[in-house]
Amino acid sequence: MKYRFTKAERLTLKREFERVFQEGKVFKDAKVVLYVVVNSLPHSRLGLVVSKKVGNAVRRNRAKRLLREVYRLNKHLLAVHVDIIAIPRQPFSSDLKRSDIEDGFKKLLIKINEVCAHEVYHH
RNA sequence: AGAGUAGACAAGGUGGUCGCCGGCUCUUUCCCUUCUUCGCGAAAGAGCGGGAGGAAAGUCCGAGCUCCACAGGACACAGUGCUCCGUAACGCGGAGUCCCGGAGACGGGAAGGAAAGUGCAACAGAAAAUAUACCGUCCCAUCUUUUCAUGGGAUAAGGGUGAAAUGGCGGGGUCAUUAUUGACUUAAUGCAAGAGCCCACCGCUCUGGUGGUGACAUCGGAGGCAUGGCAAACCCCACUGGGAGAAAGGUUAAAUAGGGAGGGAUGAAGUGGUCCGCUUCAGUAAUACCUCCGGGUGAACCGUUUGAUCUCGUUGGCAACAACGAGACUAGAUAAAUGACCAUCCACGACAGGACUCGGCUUAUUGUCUACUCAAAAU
RNA sequence: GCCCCCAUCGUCUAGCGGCCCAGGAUGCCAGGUUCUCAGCCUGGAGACAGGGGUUCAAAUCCCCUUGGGGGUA
Repeated sequence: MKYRFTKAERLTLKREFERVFQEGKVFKDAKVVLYVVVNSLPHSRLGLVVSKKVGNAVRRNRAKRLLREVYRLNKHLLAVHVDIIAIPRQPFSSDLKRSDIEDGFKKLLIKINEVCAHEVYHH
């Protein structure tokens, strides 16, 4: 089932987060910032960082759930296996719906394909 | 109807598709084992049933639990402060007392002590706690007389302020002048309308009775006002409080190479206000030992969800609550789970997300219902 | 999660419960000086985070919120 999102597909350890921040490339649009680095696993992984400036606990949970859902439904677009950290930008209203961020997220994934495929070829 | 007061309850529902977390059962694969089974563990799949709150919040109190003595003594420090109950405990709750606010339903109160001591009170005012000085007024003396000045004495009706001026309020009554009388009597008139004097009442102090477990209430008697205010100023009295907090603490794994500083016959740590005491470790003179700094590892599991638990009933109690009986198991994550999309109904969905667990308080906030109150204004 | 601290003009700060409708510096505005600017001189505006309570009187004392900041294996 390609729409699943299990524990193995998440970034958990502190050192994994640090590796992505130090070595990753930055992709961003108006709603979200992505740090991306190629990994050597048979799948991609997602980590989430939500600042307290986004809002209270309910708003932060809402942001994480939306980003997780968008990733789950669109990760099949990725042609390479990468580690991604997604950070919602500050004006992240709790009234946002999935469709408001999904289009931009898809475009970012396609851009990742272009850049990272080039990188893999060079290696 | 409107305005208001108190209390209770609920916290979107239903269906579909995709997904998340953990529990139980089953299947497959791997690991373990000489092999099979059993057992332990890991991954994947299927089925069944479960999955945030009334405040989960603020972290303001009180406890459980864990480690350090089963938390001990003294001082210090901090907190609480009407009464009686309730409770594991509380600064919480219930029922009352008194005071304050409101028209009322009702609401609020850190509500002990100022006759142990210290301190404070700006401005104004003669004076702010000491009771008289000061100013004013009157009399006398000194100066040739008056004014002025100085000294002495008297003052029974003066001193505008201020948050507060020696308890409050009312009545009597005096004081001056004139007349009268044996007289300190009597009368009239006057205004600054009279006190620190007398009387009555209230308050206060002391005291006795009655009611109440008690705070207190109430009915008397005596005194003749002594004891002004502020203790959310220091303080006194009574009571309470040892410290640290789940990043507590425990087990396993990994890493234990070398560097710097200090220490003494008793030392160091626990102990984080100080001292004593207690416990643990090391221990008789040095390439050792102990402590600190710095460096390394910082992963997994337990703690972690059955508890002062919840629901119903009976009994006791005004109530908070307690006792007994029956039944139920009701989140357990660890970068952190409840979501997304579609349809539909309605009141069109506010505040808001567990992180060891409870009992409260406070704050944010939507709607419904019940009971009660109503002065003024409006219909 | 837990434990602490702070809040005064735009900014940095003073401030014994009463001399405080809060002082100073810097910045801002206006005027003067200068041919002009800078500098200098004079004047002005501008704040006790919010809400309750204690007190005759609160920036100050007490309580509750709000908003910042820091520490913690």
